[in-house]
Amino acid sequence: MRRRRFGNAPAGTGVITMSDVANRAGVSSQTVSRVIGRPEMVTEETRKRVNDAIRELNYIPNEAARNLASNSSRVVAVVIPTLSSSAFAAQVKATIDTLEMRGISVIIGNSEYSVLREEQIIQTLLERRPMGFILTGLHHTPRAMDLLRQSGVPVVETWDTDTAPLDCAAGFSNIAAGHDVGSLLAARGSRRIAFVGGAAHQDSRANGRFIGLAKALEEADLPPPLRIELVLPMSTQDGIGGLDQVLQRAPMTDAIFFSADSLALSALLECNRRGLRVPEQLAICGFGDFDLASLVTPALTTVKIQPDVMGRTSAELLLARLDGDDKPASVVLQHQLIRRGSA
Amino acid sequence: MRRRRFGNAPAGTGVITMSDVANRAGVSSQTVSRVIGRPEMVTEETRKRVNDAIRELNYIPNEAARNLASNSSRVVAVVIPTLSSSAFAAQVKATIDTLEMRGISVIIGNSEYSVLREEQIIQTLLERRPMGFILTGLHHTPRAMDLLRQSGVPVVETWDTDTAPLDCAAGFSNIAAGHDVGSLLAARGSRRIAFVGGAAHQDSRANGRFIGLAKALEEADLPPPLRIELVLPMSTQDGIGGLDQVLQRAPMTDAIFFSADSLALSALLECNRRGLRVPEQLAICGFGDFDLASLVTPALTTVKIQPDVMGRTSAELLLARLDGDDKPASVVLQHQLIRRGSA
DNA sequence: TTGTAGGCGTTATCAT
DNA sequence: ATGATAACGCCTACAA
Repeated sequence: MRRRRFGNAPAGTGVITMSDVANRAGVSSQTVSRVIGRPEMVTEETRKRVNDAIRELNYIPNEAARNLASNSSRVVAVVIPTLSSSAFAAQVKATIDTLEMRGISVIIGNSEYSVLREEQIIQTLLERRPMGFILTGLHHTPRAMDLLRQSGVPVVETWDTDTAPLDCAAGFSNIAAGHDVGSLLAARGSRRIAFVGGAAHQDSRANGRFIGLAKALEEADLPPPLRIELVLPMSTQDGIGGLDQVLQRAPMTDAIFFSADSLALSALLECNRRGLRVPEQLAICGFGDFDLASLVTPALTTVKIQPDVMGRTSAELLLARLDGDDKPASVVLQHQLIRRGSA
Repeated sequence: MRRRRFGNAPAGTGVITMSDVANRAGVSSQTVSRVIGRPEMVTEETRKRVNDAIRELNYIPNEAARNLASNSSRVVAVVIPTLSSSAFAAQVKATIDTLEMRGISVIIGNSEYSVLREEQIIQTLLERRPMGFILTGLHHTPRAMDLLRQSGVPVVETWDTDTAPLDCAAGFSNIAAGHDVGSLLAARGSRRIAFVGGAAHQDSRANGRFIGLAKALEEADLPPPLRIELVLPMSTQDGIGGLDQVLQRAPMTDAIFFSADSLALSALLECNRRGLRVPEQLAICGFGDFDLASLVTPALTTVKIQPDVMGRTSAELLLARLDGDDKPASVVLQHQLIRRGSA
C-alpha cells in the first residue's frame, strides 16, 4: 500500500518524515526534533501544534536515521547459551522489561554453549552498534574479547563472578554454590557423591559448581566426586541418562548433584518410578529452583539463584555505565541453598 | 577508548568507515560496498584487496547507515505475551535461529497478555522499520491493526488459526485441540468436566480451547464444563489454586482440562500428595506437552503443539513474503493429542 | 525559543 | 567491473 505524500517535500521513500510534520505545523524540522527528543525546550504552544501534526500525519520517527545522526543506537545485545532454558528466558525477559522503559530494544543471540558461535554473534551484532553487550559467563574467545575492546562498547557479564570480568559483572559464585551443596551432602551423611552436568568446555558455570563441590568434599575428607559430563544442549530427559551413567559406573553412589533442576527433576521422577527411595537410597540436589522443584515428591533440594534479578541488574549496570559511571562495581548476587526433601 | 584514525578521511565519529577501507585498498567506497553486499560483482583480484583492507582495519559496517540508505532494516519484531513461558521461549528461539541465517535480528516485545500493551509495543517497534511483525494470536486493538496496515509491514500471526488473520498465520486450531480433549474425556467416561485456564479477555487462545471443549461435551450430551478463569500472568503454582477452586465449586468433578501443562503438572503432583487418585478419581489433561509431562506419575495426557515449528514456520512465512510472495498461504500446524496415564 | 547549515556512513543510480 | 554523485531522515552545533 503506497501512501500519498503531504507537503512539498521531495519524493523520498514515500513515507512521512520529520519535515512533512514541520511543514504541516509551520515550524522547522529542528523544532519537531526537539518536540520529540526534548519537549521541555519548546513552547507549550508550538509543542501542541507539532504534536497535532504528528498525530494527524501518523508520523513515526525513523530510528535508523536517528541512530546515524546521533551516533547512538538504543539497542542492547544479549548473548546467552540458549533461550530454551527457563532460567535464561527469565533473565532475558527481565532485561527486556528493564531496558524497554528507557526506549531501548534488546537483540538476542543464542550461542548454543559455544564460545566460537558467541564470537561470531558478537561480530555480527557489532554492526548494529549496540549501546552495550550482556554476555553469559566470563569465558570468551580472545578474538571476541578483542572485538569488544576495540569497539569500546560496555560489557556486562552474567552468571559467574568467580574470575575477573572484562568490564563488570552481575552474577553469582558458582564455586560457592557448589561448595554449599557439597557441604550439605557431606553433613547429611552422603559419602559417595556424583556430579552430573554440562561438559566443562561448554559450560564453565557448571564447571564452577563442580569445583566447589569437589572442594567441599575434600574438606570433609570424602572421596572426590564422580563426574558425568553431558553434551550440550541437553534435554530434560538427559537427567535419566545421567542417573543411569552414575549408577552404572558407581553403583554405590548415595548422592547426585545435578547442575540443573531440569536434570534433577527428571532423575528424581525416574527414581520414584523405579522404586529407588529418595533420599534414603539416593539423595538428589538440583540447581536453579525451577517451578516444579517444590511440588514433586519428595520436594527437590536445590540452589535458588533468581535469574530475573540477574537480568534486571545486568541491565541496570549497563545503564549506569552509559549514564557516565565509568566503572560500576560488579554485583554479586546471593544464591540460596534450599533444603527440601530430596537431600 | 578512542581509536586512532587511519587514512585521510575527515574526522567523524572516530570509527573506521567504508571510505577508510576504500582508501586503504585503493578503490572507491562503492566497490567496498559491493564486496560486502554482492561480492560476485567484483573481480576476484580487487575483492581480495578489499577484504584484506577490511581485515587489517577491523572494519565493521554500520548497520544504521545501511538501513537508512537502503531503506530496509534486517530486523523482525516479535511480540509474545511473555518470554517466561517455555512454549513462547522455544518459539522465539526457533524464530531467531531461522532468521539469523539471513542476517536478520529479532527484537522481542512482551505484551504481558494485554492487547493494549501490544499496541504500544507495536507503535514503538515501528520506529525501527522492521521488515515484518510476528504477533501472537489474532486479536489486537483496532489502532494496532491500523498502525500495521498503514505502515505496510508484513504480519504473521501465530498460535491461532480459528479466525481470519490480518495477513497470514502460522498456528493451529485451539478449538479443534480443545474439541479433541473434550472427546477424549467423554469417551473415557468422565461426566463432570472442568476447564482451568487464563482469563478469556487476556488469552483468546485458551478461550478457543474452552470453546472446543464445550462443543465436544455438548455433542456427547454432557453438561457444560465448569470454567475457572485465572488472572494472567500465572505461576506454576496456580494449577493448585485452580484445582482447589474446581473442587470447591464442584466437588463431583471427575476431570479437569488445564490450558497449560504447567498448571496441569502442578495440579497432578498436588493430587499425588493429597492421595487423590489420578485418573480414577480425577482425570487430568494438560496442554503443551512440556518436558516433564511424560515423566511424572501418572504420565500426563496432553496436547502437543510444537512451538518451535511455529517459530520457524512463522519466520519462513515472513521470508517468503519478503521474497515477493504477495500473500503466502497460512500454515495450519497439526496438534496431537497424546494420551498417557492421567486421562 | 527557534532556525540554518552541515554531516552521519551507507546504498542507488547513472556513467564510464 | 568500477567510480562519481546524490540521496536516505535525522541530529549536532551554532546563529539569530
